[in-house]
Amino acid sequence: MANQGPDAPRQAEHSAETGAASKARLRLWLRMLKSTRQVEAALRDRLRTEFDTTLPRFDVMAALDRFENGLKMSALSGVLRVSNGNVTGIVDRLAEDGLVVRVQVPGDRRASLVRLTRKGQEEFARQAAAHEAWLSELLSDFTTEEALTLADRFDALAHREEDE
Amino acid sequence: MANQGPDAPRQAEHSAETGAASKARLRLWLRMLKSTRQVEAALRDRLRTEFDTTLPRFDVMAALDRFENGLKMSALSGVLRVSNGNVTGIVDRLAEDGLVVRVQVPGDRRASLVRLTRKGQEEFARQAAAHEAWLSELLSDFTTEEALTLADRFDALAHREEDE
DNA sequence: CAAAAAAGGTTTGAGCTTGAAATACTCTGC
DNA sequence: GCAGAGTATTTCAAGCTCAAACCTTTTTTG
Repeated sequence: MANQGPDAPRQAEHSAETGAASKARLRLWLRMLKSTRQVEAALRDRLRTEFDTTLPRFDVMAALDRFENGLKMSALSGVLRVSNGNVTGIVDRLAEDGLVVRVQVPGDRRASLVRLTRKGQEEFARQAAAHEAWLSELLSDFTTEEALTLADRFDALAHREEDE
Repeated sequence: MANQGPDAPRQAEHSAETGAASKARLRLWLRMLKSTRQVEAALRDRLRTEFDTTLPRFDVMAALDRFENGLKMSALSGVLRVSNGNVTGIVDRLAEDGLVVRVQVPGDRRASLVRLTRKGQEEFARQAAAHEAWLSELLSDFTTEEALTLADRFDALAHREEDE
């Protein structure tokens, strides 16, 4: 893609608006996306072959593992930042496999709490350990310090977008 | 590679078997993923509301825009790094809308080249301009220099994974 | 040359994802 | 009480995604 114009962005350097900055950010975005997708693909593949599960299922279980008291469906979709209806199906399938349960909330017949079962906890523990190891391998280009620095950098970005 | 040994590294403060490094990388991964998804969600939303299209459609058109002579289906899925069958459906829908065409390859009755139509080119040009502007806005936390530095950093990562 | 292997694509089945509409329940104010 | 507003969740249609199975057409090879 890059340099199609023979001498496109010459001229004075008051580029500012559609200029160099936006090209640089576009470039960054494309790399980020590529890297993220590669890591995601690797994780998905290993989850599938070694645990016969999927990334979304893992994500849901990870969220539930952090909240031992369970999460309401809406809270779950909020934490994962996916749509409401989405979570319904994933939880359905996890429940079929006996990894999570829906517990009725006493005072409110609309809501239910989703919680990991014992089996779910044990299964997730195994998956999470493997997941962390895979990731460390996949991101081994980054030293501990660099990883932490970058993590904070992205954190700022994430927070900025968060409240919309 | 990984220092898994029961007593491989330790000593000088980094006892790090499954330790600090992998936690840091896990943290980085979670932030990357969150940021990437937020940007993706924003882009998807705007593509939908302003151009009535989707990110995968945009990606396909972007790939075709870079190769004016067209791409074979297999090359297209290679460039985009998605599965074969996936591209079939997206191209089908783009073709229905008159944005791309499938052209028979002379010497080979199996293959066809996919190409942007005139209309597709024009439509993509509008979308790409908007896309670049949105991105610059979404990533405005990063200066030009920082963006380029990070892009290179991720590039290394991407290339490392590439050949598997 | 014919059988086997490989290459290019599509189809299929299962699951993920979204946004919108539908359902069901709770709460507020009158 | 009860109408309406608001909350919690599910259902639905359309589209994306993958892996695996499946055609068809080339290419290889015995």
